[in-house]
Amino acid sequence: MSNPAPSGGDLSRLRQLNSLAAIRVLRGAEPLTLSVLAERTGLSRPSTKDVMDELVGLGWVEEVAPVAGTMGRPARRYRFRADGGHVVGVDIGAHKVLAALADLDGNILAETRHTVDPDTPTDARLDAIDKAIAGCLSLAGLTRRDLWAVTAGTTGLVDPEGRVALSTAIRNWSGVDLAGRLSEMFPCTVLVENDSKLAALAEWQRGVAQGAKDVLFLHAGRRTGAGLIVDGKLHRGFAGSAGEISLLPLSRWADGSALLDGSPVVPTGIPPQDAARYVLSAARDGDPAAMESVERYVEVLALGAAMMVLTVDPELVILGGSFSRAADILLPPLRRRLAEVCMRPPELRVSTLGDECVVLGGIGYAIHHLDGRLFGVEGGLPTPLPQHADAMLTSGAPL
Amino acid sequence: MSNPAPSGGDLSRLRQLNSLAAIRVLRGAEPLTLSVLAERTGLSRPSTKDVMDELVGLGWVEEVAPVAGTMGRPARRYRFRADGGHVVGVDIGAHKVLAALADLDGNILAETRHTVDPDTPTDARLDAIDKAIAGCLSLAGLTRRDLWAVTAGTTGLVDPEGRVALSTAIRNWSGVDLAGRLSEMFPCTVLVENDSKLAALAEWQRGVAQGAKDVLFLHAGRRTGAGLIVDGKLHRGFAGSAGEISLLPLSRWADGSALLDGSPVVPTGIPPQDAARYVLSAARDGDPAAMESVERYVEVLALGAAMMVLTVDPELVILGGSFSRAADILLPPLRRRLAEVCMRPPELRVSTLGDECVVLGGIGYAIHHLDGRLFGVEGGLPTPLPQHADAMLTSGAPL
DNA sequence: GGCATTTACGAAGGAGCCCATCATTAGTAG
DNA sequence: CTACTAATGATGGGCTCCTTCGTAAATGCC
Repeated sequence: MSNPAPSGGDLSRLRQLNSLAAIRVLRGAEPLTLSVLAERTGLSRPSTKDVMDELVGLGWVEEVAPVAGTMGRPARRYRFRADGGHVVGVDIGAHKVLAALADLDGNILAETRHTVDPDTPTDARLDAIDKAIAGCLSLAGLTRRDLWAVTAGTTGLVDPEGRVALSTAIRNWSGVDLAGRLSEMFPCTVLVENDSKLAALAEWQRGVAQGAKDVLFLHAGRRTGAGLIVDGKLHRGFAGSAGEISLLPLSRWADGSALLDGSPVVPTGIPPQDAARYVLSAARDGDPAAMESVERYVEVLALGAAMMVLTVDPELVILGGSFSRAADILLPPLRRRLAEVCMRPPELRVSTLGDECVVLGGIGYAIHHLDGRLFGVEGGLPTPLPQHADAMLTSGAPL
Repeated sequence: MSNPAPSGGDLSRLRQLNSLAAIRVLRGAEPLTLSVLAERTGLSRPSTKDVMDELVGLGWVEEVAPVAGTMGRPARRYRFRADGGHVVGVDIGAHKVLAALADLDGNILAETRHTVDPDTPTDARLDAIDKAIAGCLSLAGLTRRDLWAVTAGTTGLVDPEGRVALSTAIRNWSGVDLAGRLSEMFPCTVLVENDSKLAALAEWQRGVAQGAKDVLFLHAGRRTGAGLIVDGKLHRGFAGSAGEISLLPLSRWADGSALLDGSPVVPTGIPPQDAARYVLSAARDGDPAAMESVERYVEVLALGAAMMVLTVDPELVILGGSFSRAADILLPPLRRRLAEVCMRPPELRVSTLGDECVVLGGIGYAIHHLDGRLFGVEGGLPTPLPQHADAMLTSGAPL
């Protein structure tokens, strides 16, 4: 069925495999001793030492001072050099541009936010992106030559080439070759993805969906969207439009949030971005008309969710987006409606990552992409490792 | 994101990898010479020879007579011993039980069909399954000890433990522990899966969906169902109910076919199993009322398909099931309706495997499952190979 | 039939990677 | 200062792979 294709090969391939296994053990963990490392990789101690020597030489790993106070001879300790490279995640929304810079372990080092509005012209928006990332870099004392990858998450449909195929939330955004424009700005790998998909990824990598095989992420906010993790992988779909239920008029997802912020309960004078919050709050306080609006909104949300849940049968559904702060009143009816149509309804959880979700997902996506080149078994033998390592050691600028 | 986990290890692991690579090259192909084998596996000739010696010793591969008439010294030729083991696929429908026996390459060696009806009691139905498989075995001159795996495909929802969670088409079928009952009958691996899922798998493995990454298979027949291939793998879902759109009343899939065989066009006296065919045929001849019925049916089919297509965004949709014989009149309106809601509509193709679809999928599923144990990188080092090989060599009966 | 050509086989030598073992070293505890 | 502990570093051996070379078994031409 799938093609695992370890494909065998050379002796050096074995070493490569073992090096990668070591990196994988080391990454994201505190510094480890050779003994522990040997145990976790399954290698013998001498071999582990060989591997570490090599990785230290390549710059992937560094030795740290041994810890004192233990019995016996102090053990060497090694750590993954997460600071060997950096990635950026950008969330391009209708009203804001949020950028975050992280090291190769995904630790956030800097974050900046710029305000825009839906009518901001494309060039100005791209400029805001540039400024946001530049801000992160200067906060962290880095230059754009230190970047290994940039992931942009944006509202709207993103095609496989990284162009915005369709965006209703941002004016004139449809058709922008975002990957192309960003590539001109940054001399590194540029990835573009739909924001809900990145949010799903973030929840899966470091949020409430960790460890789940299949996950549906619902973005409930001024837009309604979804992202899917299938079999432990972000599912994009052939045209990158997986989860774009809103294209089906029957789903009423396209203007689903209007049921909230267009509710008759909203008094005049409330700014549109606060309307939904007002209704949700009123519903919580027992206002019957507000409850009615919420009910209708959840019905729409649940219908689309049900379509996707029945299609994919995930074990977990995550409610995210700005409305998820009102999960206490959204979750019960949503759960009820899903239970009506599912043989075994998926567990329902609320996103905890807040509005950093998308940038976190972008960072994770970028790192995963780099990993793919590292851990990739694709070519069989050719070692992707020296590419990075070379760049890291010689110029300091990768790729 | 995913966890490829080759996890490195021993030298023997490398040999194992290379052995598996060799098997993979050999399997399903005509006998190959060492030179070709060496080229395709990427190994040197001497190493390839070593690997082949080992595999011949284990019984996975055998040498065949060299081919004459070529220049130079005749080269040894090796072939995968597909006859080293056998698997069975069974299609358990409401009206029939169809079984097929195949070798490890998936070549069909025998096939038998038994007629049942929806009211056949469970024990009698299981007996029909037993007889169908026994028939295949005796046709091929084998015993059930020669079977390595049996896959049963059945209408209805199949839970992860191989029980029938829900079946509307077969009386008293819900709740039957099919995997358990079959395990009592056959001393080998028993797998149970929904029939539409297996059909999807078959189309992907050897039908019109080969090579596609994501595929939606539509079963259009007396029941309406679906199967999904996601990222080159059969997607089951957490409870095994992926694609069970019919649980959503709005989809109207549960009684979708009634729009055809319950059409007012059908004259009295036509047996129910021929009614749909009559309507489709009448529609082809231009009968306006029949065309109207077909139109309504396609509308329902398309709605469910659209839900799943928008969720998964597959590159390919396959129309299968008995109604697919009338693809000429079903496909155009289906295509039109999908095009209305998709940014980039998936390609639409008609199944070519006919009613053997499910057994073929079952056979493929069984072989894949065995492969998983063979090629599986799961444990890291422990070699699954000797298990089979031992059994093969000593008793002739595996597992 | 004999000889050149072609193609594959098999053996030998060498390199890389991993492992087990053991003496040695650098700490802590008393 | 000595005993104990735990990790280090070096040695030797085994396995798998590779390259190279002489040999073997066919065909095709004379």
